[in-house]
Amino acid sequence: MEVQTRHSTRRDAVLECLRKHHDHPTADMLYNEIRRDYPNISLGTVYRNLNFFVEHGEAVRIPVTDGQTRFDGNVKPHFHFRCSSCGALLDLNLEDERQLEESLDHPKTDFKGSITGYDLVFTGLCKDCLKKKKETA
Amino acid sequence: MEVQTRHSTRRDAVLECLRKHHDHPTADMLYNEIRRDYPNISLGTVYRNLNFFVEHGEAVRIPVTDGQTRFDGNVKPHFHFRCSSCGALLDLNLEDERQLEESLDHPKTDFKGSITGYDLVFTGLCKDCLKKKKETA
DNA sequence: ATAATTGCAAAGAGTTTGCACAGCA
DNA sequence: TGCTGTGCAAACTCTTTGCAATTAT
Repeated sequence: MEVQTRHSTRRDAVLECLRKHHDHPTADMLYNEIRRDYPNISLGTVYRNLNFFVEHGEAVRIPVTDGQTRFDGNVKPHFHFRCSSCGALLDLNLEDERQLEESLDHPKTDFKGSITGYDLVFTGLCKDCLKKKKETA
Repeated sequence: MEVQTRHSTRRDAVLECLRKHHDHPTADMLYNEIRRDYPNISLGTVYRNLNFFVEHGEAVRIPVTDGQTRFDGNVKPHFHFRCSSCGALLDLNLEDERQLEESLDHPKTDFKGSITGYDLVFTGLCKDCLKKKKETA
């Protein structure tokens, strides 16, 4: 009862575009960019394919409390930072990644369910917004 | 230029109801409960007051990738768990909280902006959903 | 009296979906 | 030919907002 998936230029374009960008684009950002190559692609198709990729483990949703859902084509574990001023969503390299990953992957707890993952986004001001803030202070 | 805030029974009701619950309710959950005491309160008022509390540091939004925004009246740092099956959002007690908090509060990085906080939600199956899964396996 | 707060309903933003058609296997 | 994927637009969900009425100070 497997559902067959079939080759499609639109789906390829969405995944390629998602992987090309490291700014964790929204569906709308991808739509506007892909439209340059496929002028009649629809926003619905972009959403459908993004959801397809998330279901098939080829992309992840990054949770944010406001605005549109951000997608990431890099499914390897890594950390994110979100600027609370401009909304930019960036990859964040930590020096003690191994240790933090260990703590997050295997949290010590008496919780009776099963913990299989986590969503983590650091917040603050990005370089540019921090600079602007200092200038106006 | 300070904006005065004025006492209001509706606002009190929203905050009281939010604090009473430890299940990180949505605006709608609160609305339906508060309506029992104030039948003509509107959903807009609930949203307005929740936003007011978030702005004034009396509540926080918990980021989730799907469904409605969850609110928490407990603004002291603590950890959350979300069941990917039933959507329940629970407080999570960890045994090594101090150490993890330290790593998260002061991440070692060469990032040029300023990191001031983080959003973290552990995911997996809650006790009940884990049980159900085992039974049907 | 003055301005903050509310109820109501409409508007807005983001995302999903039904349907007929296109296109891969 | 089958059935998957798409474009389009409408529907849907969640949240915000304009406005006139209400209410606290």
